[in-house]
Amino acid sequence: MQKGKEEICEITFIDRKKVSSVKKKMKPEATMQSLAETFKVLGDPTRTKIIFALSQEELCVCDIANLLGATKSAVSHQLRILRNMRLVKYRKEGKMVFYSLDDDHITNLFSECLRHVEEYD
Amino acid sequence: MQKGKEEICEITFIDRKKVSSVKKKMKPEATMQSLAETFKVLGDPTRTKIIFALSQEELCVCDIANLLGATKSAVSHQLRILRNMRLVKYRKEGKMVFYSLDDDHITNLFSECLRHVEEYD
DNA sequence: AAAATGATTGAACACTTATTCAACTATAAT
DNA sequence: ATTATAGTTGAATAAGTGTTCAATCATTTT
Repeated sequence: MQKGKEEICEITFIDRKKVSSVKKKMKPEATMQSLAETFKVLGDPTRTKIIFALSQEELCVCDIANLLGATKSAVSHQLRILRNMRLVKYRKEGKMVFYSLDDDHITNLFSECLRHVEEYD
Repeated sequence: MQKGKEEICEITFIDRKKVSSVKKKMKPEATMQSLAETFKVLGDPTRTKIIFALSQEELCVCDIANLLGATKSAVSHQLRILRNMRLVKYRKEGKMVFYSLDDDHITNLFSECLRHVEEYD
């Protein structure tokens, strides 16, 4: 077992040049976390559907719940997450609350991924 | 409480025109699931970093583990998930296994999201 | 053949998370 | 004011997930 290692793991063979080259290109930890978090928020079927629906029309919670076949509560919980991530915004009109997308980037991201998914099988 | 409802939830007020209009535009359930699943796979920091690293260079498991400061085991587990989703491919060379990206779409998706993340705060 | 090593795997564990249920708020209608 | 309803919220529960640890496989080296 050769000497000279770092980090947590018991690594014994590394292409140091390659690794340090890639290491330089790596984004900061915080950026990576944000990146992962953004994908994660989009990575739940209920939220995926909500965002797709809102990309078509401004909708109230009831409409969304009806559209997805989910309870208002479940939808509301998910909307809160999307709100916290600033992916959706809302507008109150009497008793009702209308939601719409707050971020054009997401629409692009979405259609890009949709293209990917629809292409393969 | 007015009559005429469908689905699971106790919905009493819906803009039926809007809802059915959006319903028509909705993608099939399977498509939505794939979409969500794809985002989900990208939505873990370890996998995010692996994919970013592989977008720069072909790397073996040890190199990736060293780069991320994770154990080989943890990396291997995540690589299996990425393999199953056909996001990475591998090449054996002796004892070592070299991984690389298997999908150009993901790179686009990735840089699109990165642009989004780096733009806001 | 035996030892060493890169990599994979399964089980266990701690942690996260999505939905449900019930209670609650706020607005509108009677 | 009372009732009804759109929506939110917190707690509880069940399901899912990432890492670690130990064992194992596969290939190379001695």
